[in-house]
Amino acid sequence: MPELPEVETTRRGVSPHCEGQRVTAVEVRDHRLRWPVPDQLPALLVGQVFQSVERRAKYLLFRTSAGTLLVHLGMSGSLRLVSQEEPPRRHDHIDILLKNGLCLRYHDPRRFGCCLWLEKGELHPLLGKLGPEPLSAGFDGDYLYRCSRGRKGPIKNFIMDAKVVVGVGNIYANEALFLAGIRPDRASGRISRARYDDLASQIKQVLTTAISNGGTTLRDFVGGDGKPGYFAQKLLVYGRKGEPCKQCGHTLREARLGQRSSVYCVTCQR
DNA sequence: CGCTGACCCTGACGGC
DNA sequence: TGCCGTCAGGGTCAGC
Repeated sequence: MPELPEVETTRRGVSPHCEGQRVTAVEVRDHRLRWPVPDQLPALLVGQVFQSVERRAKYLLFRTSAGTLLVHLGMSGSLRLVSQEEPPRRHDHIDILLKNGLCLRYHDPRRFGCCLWLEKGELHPLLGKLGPEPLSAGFDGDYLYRCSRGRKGPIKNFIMDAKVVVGVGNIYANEALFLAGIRPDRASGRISRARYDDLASQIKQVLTTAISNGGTTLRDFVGGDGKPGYFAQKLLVYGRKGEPCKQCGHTLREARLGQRSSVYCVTCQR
């Protein structure tokens, strides 16, 4: 489910209801996530006040004066606010009850996500080796160009590598490469500076658009179904294998790169 | 260090 | 209707 736009949408949705709120209770129904949910989590969290909800890459960071709750939604996770009376459904693994009567509920069928605690001042190894945020000023064509010199792997794997840049998932990697006219299997080390300028701005563009579309669901986030609005967005290549390219009409092809499906147009992407 | 492939887990979907 | 293989938007890790 979540690419960077949905994680950001989630952050914007839950943050106004969490900030300034004291945690009154924590219930962990299933601790078997990507890494086990710490047994001490309830004891550590109860009584703390969420000062802010931040995002780094696809991690959500709930700051308190004692430390930080670090949440990742994995592939199938979601976080939403429900009434404390609402009974949990299957795969609702964690409840964090707040003073305002709401419950922050973590749901994750595949359990690829995680929910961890960081002591104040502790830098988690997961956050240590991350590349720049794609929407930051430090991320641009020049950066990608310099990073890629000497590398032989496909450009698509390169831009999905969190050590290079965070938050570019499979959907938007496909879309950005189409918009920049670059074949996903081209060696990243052999792409020109000018094309990287275009690619960097297309990545920013596609993520920005998706975030603003995801924002349409914010209104009914509380008690809503949490379904991302950007699903409705017209994707140009992702999920369109065998269909005509919207730019030239050529049939879109699929290739597998790094275990993930890549859809592209042989005419528009070189 | 860079790159590849296996793996973590459940659910949805298409073919037979 | 039901069974089975395949695939899914995340990321880590071992091995070469």
